[in-house]
Amino acid sequence: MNEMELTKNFEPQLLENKWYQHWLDKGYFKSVPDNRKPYTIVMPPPNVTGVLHMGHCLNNTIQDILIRRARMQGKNACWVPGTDHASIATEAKVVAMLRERGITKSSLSRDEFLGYAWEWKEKYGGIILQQLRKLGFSLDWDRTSFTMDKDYYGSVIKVFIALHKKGVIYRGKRMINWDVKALTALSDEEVIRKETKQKLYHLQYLIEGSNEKIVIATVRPETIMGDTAICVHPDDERYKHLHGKFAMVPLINRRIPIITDEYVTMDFGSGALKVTPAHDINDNMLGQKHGLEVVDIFNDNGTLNNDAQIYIGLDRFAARKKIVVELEEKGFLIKTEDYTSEVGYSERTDAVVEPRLSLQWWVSMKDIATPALKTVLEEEIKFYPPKFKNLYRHWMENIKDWCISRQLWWGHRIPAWYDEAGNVYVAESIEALHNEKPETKNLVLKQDEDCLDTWFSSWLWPFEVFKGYSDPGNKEIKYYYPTNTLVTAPEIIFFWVARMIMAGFEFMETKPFQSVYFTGIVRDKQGRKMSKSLGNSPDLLGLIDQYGADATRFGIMISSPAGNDILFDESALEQGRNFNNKMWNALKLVKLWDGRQAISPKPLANSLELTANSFPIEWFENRLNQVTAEVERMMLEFRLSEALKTIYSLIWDDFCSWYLEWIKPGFELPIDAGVYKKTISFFTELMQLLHPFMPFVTEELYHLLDERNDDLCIKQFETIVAADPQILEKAILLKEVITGLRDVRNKQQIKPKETIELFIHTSNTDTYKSIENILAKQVNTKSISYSNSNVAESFSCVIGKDKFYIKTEQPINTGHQKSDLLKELDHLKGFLISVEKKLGNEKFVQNAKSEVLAMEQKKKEDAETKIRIIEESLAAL
RNA sequence: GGGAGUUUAGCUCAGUUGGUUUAGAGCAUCUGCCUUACAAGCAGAGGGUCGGCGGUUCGACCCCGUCAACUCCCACCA
Repeated sequence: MNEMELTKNFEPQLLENKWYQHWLDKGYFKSVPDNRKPYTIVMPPPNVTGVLHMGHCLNNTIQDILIRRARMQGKNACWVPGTDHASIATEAKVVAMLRERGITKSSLSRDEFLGYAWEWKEKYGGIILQQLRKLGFSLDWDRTSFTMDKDYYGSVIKVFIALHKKGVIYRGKRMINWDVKALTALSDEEVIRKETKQKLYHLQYLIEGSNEKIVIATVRPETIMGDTAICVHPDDERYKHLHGKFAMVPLINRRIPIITDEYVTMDFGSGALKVTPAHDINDNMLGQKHGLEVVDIFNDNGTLNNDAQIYIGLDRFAARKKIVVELEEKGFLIKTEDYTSEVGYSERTDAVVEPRLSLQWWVSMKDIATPALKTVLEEEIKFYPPKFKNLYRHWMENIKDWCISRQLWWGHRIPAWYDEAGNVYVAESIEALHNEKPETKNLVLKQDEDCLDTWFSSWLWPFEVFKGYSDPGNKEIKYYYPTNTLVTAPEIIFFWVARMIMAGFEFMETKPFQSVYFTGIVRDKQGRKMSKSLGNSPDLLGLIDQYGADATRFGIMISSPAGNDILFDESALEQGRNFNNKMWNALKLVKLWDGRQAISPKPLANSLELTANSFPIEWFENRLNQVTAEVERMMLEFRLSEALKTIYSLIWDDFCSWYLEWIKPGFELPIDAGVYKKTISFFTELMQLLHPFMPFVTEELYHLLDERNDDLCIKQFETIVAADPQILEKAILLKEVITGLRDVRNKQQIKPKETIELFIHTSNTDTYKSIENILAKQVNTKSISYSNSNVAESFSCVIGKDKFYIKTEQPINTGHQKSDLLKELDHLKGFLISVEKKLGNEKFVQNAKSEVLAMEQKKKEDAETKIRIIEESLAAL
C-alpha cells in the first residue's frame, strides 16, 4: 500500500457499510450450538413502533462490546435480536394512522383492524432493526424474533392456560387504573405519578333532619354524585354527635350515611371524608369494609353517565368546572385552596388515569415471586451495580397482583370463552375446549374481547427466543439457556427484569440470566431525561453520519460508567472522532516506514542483550501485557467505560506519544526491520484490544497494517502474559526525566530547535546509558555526559533522585530556577515533617504492617535525599 | 410518609476490602510550537483544605454519627 493513497483524515462513512456487509457475508455473527462454551445475550426487544434513540445506542453498544469480546475469546457468542409487539403503543399508532385515512377503529371489525395493524407492522416494524445495523451490532439476524410470531404467540397462550390451571391466573372485579383515552385497563407500572397543581374544594353537605352542615374537602367535586357515605374518625369529638346520621349530597340530594373509620386523618381538611367507592381506591376499600353502595358515574371515555344524574355526557374535567360554579352559586362551596398532590397519568396516552372498578384478569404474584427474590438476594443472579438489589427486594417483598388484561385488539387474545349464562372456559382454542369438554359444543360461546399485557409475552423472551416453552428440551434451549448477561435500563426493572426472572423459574425451572447490567439513563446537558415530548433527543442517525459509528459508540461509552446516568454531550463524540484520526495518522506514519526498512543487526525478540534500541520494544511489550490484564479485570466487573479509557490512553499516550516517538528514525532514515515488524504487531494487538468498542476503524486498520487472510472481528485473543515490573519502572523514570527536562526547556524559553548539553549526576549511570539515545532525541541534546560535581554556567534541576545540568547558548534565568526550587523545597519539607511525625509516633510503629513501615522509612530517606540535592543547587546559584 | 443514591479541579466523572511519596482522567483554560503521522495536532503548565461539623483509628476521600443540598424509586392522606 502506497502512503499516497491514504487520506488526510479518517473517513468512516464508506468503510462502515463495507465492513458490516463483509462480516455478514462471512457469517461471523451466526451461532449454532457446538462444542465451545456459549455466551448468550438476548437483546431487550425494542417496540416495533420504535425509532433508534440514545437509549438503544447505549444499551446495544454495551451488548455488542460484551458479545464481540466473548467471540474473540473463543466463546460461541450468540446475540438474539427481535422486537416487541408493544400492544398499547402500536395500537395507538395504528389508530392514528387510520384516523388520517378517515377510518375510525369502531367502524372496523376486529379482523379488519388487525389486518391494518399487521400491514403497519410489516411496513414500519423493521425500521429500528435496520437502524441498529448502522452501529455495527453483531447480532445473529437469522434469529430475529417477534413477540407475536406464531410459535411465540402459542407459547403465550399456553402459559396463560398453565397458570390458570394452577390457579395463579384468576378473574376478578377490582379497582384498576383506567386509561380513558386508550379505553383500557393499565397495570400499576404503566401509571406515571406526577405532582399536579390542583384545587382543594371545601364543600358542605346538609345533615338530614337539621340545619347543621358537615364540611368535606375534595379535589374531585365532579365525583360527589358517586358519593355513598361520609366518613369521620370515630374519636373525632367534632363529629361524635353525627355518628349514624345521614347527610344529603349537594345538587342531587342523595341520602348517604355518616360512618366512622380510623382510616380518616383527623387533621387533614375538615377531618370528614366523602366516600366514592366507584372512583377511588381507598374509598373502595372503605366501601367494601362498610358494605356501601357503589355508584359508578363515568362512561369508559371519562364522560358522565346517567347515574351521575346531571351533566350527563360531559367530560369529567369540563363537568368539574361547571359543578364548581353551580356549587358556589348554591352555597355549597365554602372555600377553595391551592393544593398539590400526585395524580396518575397513563404512560402511553398521558391521560389522567381513572381509578375504576372493573372485571379483569390477574396474575397472583406472591408465590411466583418467592424464588425470583431469593435468587437475586443470594446473588445467583448478580446485579451491576449492586444498588439495584435493594430496589428489587423492596418491590418483590411488597408485590401486588398483576392486571394482565387490556381492552385492546393488537396483542395476544385472551384464551377464554363465555357462554350465555356467563360461565368462563379457558382453553387453547375453541376446538381444544370442545375436545376437553364435549358438553360445550352445544353452547353459544363468545371469546373474550381483550388481549394480554405486552409484558405478559416479553417475560418469556430469554427462553422463548430459543423455543424453550413451545419445544421444551430442544437442543438450542439446552445449549444457550440460561443466558449470560442482560443489559437493560433500570426503568424496566419491575416491568420486565423481575418478571423474566419469575418466568424463568416458573417455566424453565431456572434463572434466565447470570447477571444483569443496568445502564444509566441518557440525559441532556441540563440533566433532563431524553424524551420525545421534550424534543431533546439528538438525531442519532445524523450524528452517525457526521462522526461515524465508531466515534458515536466511543462517545456514548466513554461517558457512561455502569449504573450512572449519562449526560450526553456531543464533545464526547468529537473526542471519538479525533481518536479515529489519531489512529489513522499513526497508521500513516507506520506505513511511511514500510519499504524503508533496514536489516536488523541482531534479532530483537527474546534477545537477552538489551541494546538501547530494543528498550522501546521491550517496554511496550510489557506495557501491553499489563494493560491487557487490566482491561480483562475491568471487563469482568462490567467497568466498560474505564476499560475503554484505559485502552484509549494506551493507544494515544503510550503508543503514539511515547513508543512511536522513541522508535521514530531520523529524517528520511530507514527503520530497523525488526523494529518495524514488532511495531506492526503491537499496532495489531492494540486494534484487537479496541475492536469490541470500535469495530470498524480497527478492522480497517488491521487490514491496512499488513496483508491478512483473516479478519480482526473473529481473531482470538492470546493468553495474557504477566508484565515485568522493572521494565515498566524504568520507562516511568525515563518519561519523568523527559517531561522534567522539557519543562525546563519551556520555562527557560529554549527554542525547540536549539540543542542542549546535558550532564547527569546520578548513582545509576547504567540505567541512563541504556536509554541515552531516546533521551537525546526526546529533549534534543547535542551531548549527554555524566558528572558528579557542579557544572559551571549551567541550569540545574532535580528529577527523582538525580540531578541534571543543562548548558545552552541562551542566558540563564536564575530567578525562575530559584523560585521553582524553593517551591519544591517547601513542598518536600512539609512532606518530610508529615512522614517524620508518623514515624515518631510509637503507636504507628507498633501497629502498622511492616511493609507500610518500610515504605514510610523509604519515603523519609527519599525526601531527605531530594532536599539535600535541592539545597545544594540553591547554594550553587 | 418510607427507602435508595449522589456531593472530589470551571464542567463530567474515576479513586477496587483505611497506609505506593499531602488525590487522578477527559473536556475546558493558560504558555510555547505549522518539529520529517496528526493544528480534529505536538510539548509543557496552572487549578482541588475530597459538601459542613463531630467521632472511630497510629493513620480517613474511603468507616460511623449528624447537618445541608440535589436526584431517583415506592406509598392510599381526601
